[in-house]
Amino acid sequence: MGRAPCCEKMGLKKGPWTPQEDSILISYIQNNGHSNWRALPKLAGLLRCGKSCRLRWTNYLRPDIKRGNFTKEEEDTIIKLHENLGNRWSAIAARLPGRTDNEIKNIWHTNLKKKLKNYQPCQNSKRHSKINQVSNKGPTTSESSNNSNFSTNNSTSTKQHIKIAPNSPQLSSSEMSSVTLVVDDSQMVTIKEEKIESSSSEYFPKIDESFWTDKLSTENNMVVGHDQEIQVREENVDIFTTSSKMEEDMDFWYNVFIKTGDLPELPEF
DNA sequence: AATGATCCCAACCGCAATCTA
DNA sequence: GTAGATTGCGGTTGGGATCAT
Repeated sequence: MGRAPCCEKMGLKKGPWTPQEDSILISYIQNNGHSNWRALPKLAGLLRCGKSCRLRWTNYLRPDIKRGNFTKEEEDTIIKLHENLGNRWSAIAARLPGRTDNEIKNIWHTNLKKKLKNYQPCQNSKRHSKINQVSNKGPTTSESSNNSNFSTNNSTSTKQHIKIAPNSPQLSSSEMSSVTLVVDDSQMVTIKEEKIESSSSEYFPKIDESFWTDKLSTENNMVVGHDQEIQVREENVDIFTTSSKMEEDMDFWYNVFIKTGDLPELPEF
């Protein structure tokens, strides 16, 4: 996969765009669209590389861009989304109509990061370490060993256990905690957080993609999201991860539980 | 008023994913 | 199936604006 040669080509202009260049780009795209960014500057008569044109258009000239300061609501949204998605600016921008990833990235680094230093609205801020498979070995900590409802026991309870393994902010970075969301018949949710010993890799062994292709064909799985599956067993529901999208959704659910106590509705397929 | 520090944001860089021939 | 072209994305930078001394 070779990299496209870009602005180093002789004669191509770099740096801030002039109003003239902007108007040339706008009128060209309005008349011809932007099916090929690389060819565009030549066709439009701009001494810019295609990449520069694309950036200028998507970050500044696009007609649907909302200009002006971010509202409090937008800032709160960014903070919440960043909590769930991390530095995935384009994903955050997709949820904020009229705002670009670049703009959000800038506002984050200049304003919001500082705000968050003074105020930590959610205790589980950076839990983006691996969310790993729930092992049927069960808990290894002294406390969690009391969690008799967990995993593959033979209880006839109808409680559902959704177990994930985020890093707890209360614990040092070298430690890991697991969170079990216990959902009973009446949709009542209980959250249990447990410290996991350093041998957590055993407790949450990693799985590869083949796990799912194997499992899906042989076991009773309920698809609940783009890349995620909840494996339904008789008494409980274990969540496994197969992709970063899964982590996002797990974070989302976790945060809804933490903040509202409500059981979020799972997406339908 | 001068100057250095800091803030802010548009633009660039480079990697990786995706597309296409 | 593969290599090259294109696009998308996140990190970083440059320089003007503003603030503090």
